[in-house]
Amino acid sequence: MSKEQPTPTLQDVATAAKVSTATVSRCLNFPDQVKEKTRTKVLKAIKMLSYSPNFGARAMASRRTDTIGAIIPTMGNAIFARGLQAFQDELHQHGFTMLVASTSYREDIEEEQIRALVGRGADALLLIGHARSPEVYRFLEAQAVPALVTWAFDASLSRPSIGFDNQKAMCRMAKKVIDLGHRNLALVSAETILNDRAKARQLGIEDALVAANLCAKTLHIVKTTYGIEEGATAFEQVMKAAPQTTAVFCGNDVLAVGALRRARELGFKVPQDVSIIGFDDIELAEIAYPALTTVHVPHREMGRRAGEALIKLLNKGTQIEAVELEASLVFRDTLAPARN
Amino acid sequence: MSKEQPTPTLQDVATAAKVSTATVSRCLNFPDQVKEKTRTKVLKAIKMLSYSPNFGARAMASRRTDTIGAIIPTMGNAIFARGLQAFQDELHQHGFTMLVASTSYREDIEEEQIRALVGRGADALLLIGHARSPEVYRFLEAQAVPALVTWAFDASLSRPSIGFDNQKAMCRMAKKVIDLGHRNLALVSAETILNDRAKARQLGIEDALVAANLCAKTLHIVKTTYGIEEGATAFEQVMKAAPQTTAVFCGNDVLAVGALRRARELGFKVPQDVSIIGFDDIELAEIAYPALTTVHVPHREMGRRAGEALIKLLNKGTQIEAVELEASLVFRDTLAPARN
DNA sequence: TAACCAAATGCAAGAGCTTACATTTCTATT
DNA sequence: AATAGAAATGTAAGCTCTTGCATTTGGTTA
Repeated sequence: MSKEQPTPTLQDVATAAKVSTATVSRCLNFPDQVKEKTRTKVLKAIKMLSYSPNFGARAMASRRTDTIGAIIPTMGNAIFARGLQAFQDELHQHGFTMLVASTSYREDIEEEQIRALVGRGADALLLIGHARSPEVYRFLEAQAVPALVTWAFDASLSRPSIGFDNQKAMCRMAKKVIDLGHRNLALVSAETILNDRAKARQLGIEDALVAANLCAKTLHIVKTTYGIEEGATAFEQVMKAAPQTTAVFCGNDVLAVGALRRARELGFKVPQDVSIIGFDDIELAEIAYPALTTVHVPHREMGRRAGEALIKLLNKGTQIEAVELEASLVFRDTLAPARN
Repeated sequence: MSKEQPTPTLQDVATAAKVSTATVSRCLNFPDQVKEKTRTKVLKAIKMLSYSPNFGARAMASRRTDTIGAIIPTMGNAIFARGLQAFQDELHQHGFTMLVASTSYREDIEEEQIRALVGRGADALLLIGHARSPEVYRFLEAQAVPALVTWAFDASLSRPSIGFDNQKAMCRMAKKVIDLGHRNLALVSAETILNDRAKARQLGIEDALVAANLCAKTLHIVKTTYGIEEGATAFEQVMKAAPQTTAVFCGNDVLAVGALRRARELGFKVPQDVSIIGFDDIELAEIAYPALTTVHVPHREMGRRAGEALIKLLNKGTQIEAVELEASLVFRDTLAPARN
């Protein structure tokens, strides 16, 4: 900010309107505590000066910001977009502001962003998944900033979360796939170290395998980073290393769409030669050709509920209660009975 | 923020480390002005208390935030995602933080968000398109917050922008389409009142029509909001109202993908019966089937350059110079010569 | 050892706002 | 017309940092 022409302050407005700063402040925050005539006067001064309150000063003085931070792994694709939009809508409706930051799936950046948002006065935080160092949770506690985990649900944790059980959902899907006669399964997954959702999805498939009296170790796993191209490459690797594979699970729809494309390029008929299964049910899934069979995540519901819970907590101190939502299976055109 | 357990402040750290607040502050901001021994002591106290600086206070005292705000119409789809990611990367590399807000394409919300970000101390703003009330620009001026417009380029405006010429790009595409024998053109567009990009794209087609000695009025226009479903519905409307149409332009890829789907559902063969043309070249375009012919927007380049320019302005006062980037045409599978 | 200078640290004045409490101005009642 | 009590407004302290200037520390040089 250049200093040549200092930005107007509350004081300037007060002077211009010939009232005290307190009155101006009240005009802004509790309009009905101020007489109509005074208010008009003040509002005019505000407009005239193009005054805008300094958020930092306000936050400092009032000790609250009505701001909630959301930290997501990426904005680069649509995976979190819909849920976030719902979250934002809910907040906006109640006069809260959302601040978003993304981490590129990196732990160090996530920590940095958490600090940044807390420092910026976020009254609460929305986090994706449970997996992060205890130190982070300790920090949040020391700062007295409540955090809500979404996109995952784990009843065994004391920390409340609003989401769905990734493992259970994927397990259900895998059972269907096995029922269709598939025995040689593969999984294209994100790195599972810091991504508990990815990990849970993998475990889900293994559960289904075990439940069907098959060996969990038969699941051929290829790890990669997120991206359409990455999905394509991973698919190729899978089919090279394990040509007998008849069903390829993907950790998310983005990977799945990439796999789908490469399958076509390599001359595989989907789903006749090989089935491909996604996860998330984002727009891409429907648009892909053939349309992707995937696990539908209740993005909107999740975002909305998370917003609701956080607002209640902030406004009335109501403790957040964990909510498990249902992820449903969406059968479209990329899953068919195993060949031969 | 609950008050039971006050969050640690600079003062607390100073006391714990037995130094003055000034020293702690310098430890954080100018580490090499402080003796190593002292620094270690202070850092230990910081860690012990889980201290995190209060951003608002810092901003107030130092009069800069190293924060740049970006205001985009929507996060709900991928149109702005890639450009924004590039912008963010550039900022991050230089120690700046990006704050995002979305407006749902609504003028009132945009104004609100601009105020919110300015109030939050954004040192500068990234805006999409030129079209907004003069009052907003006046406000920005009064607050001494520089703003950079992207996603559009208009040499006739004094305000610098880094983007491409929507009109010219669309015109080039339309010329190609006309060259292929299409005479009955339609456009599915967003509302053009507050969306100068949409408006420019429409004008581009009309320019091409005129250049080919056709009447600009023959362009059949349907306006709708953004969304896949909306695109589908609009396509249906077009074909009902103007069945002789052989090429449907869409204001963006999201609409185009919707149109594409509905075309298939209605039994139109694309591109044999009708050609469909998008704009943006987001992931969707490539994934769609048939793959979408569209205008490629240099998202990444645009985001990166915008970041670069703003940082230079903030750090060295270098005035932003307008940059016109090239949008290129991407011919994939939804455009063919006109039928008959 | 005295004297000097740079480096390290401390002191204290703001930065722009909210809010508890004090004061003034109305309104209604007698 | 006097006055209680409510409503409106004002006063000033305090929120957490940064930073110009003052002071202290410690190493070098004569």
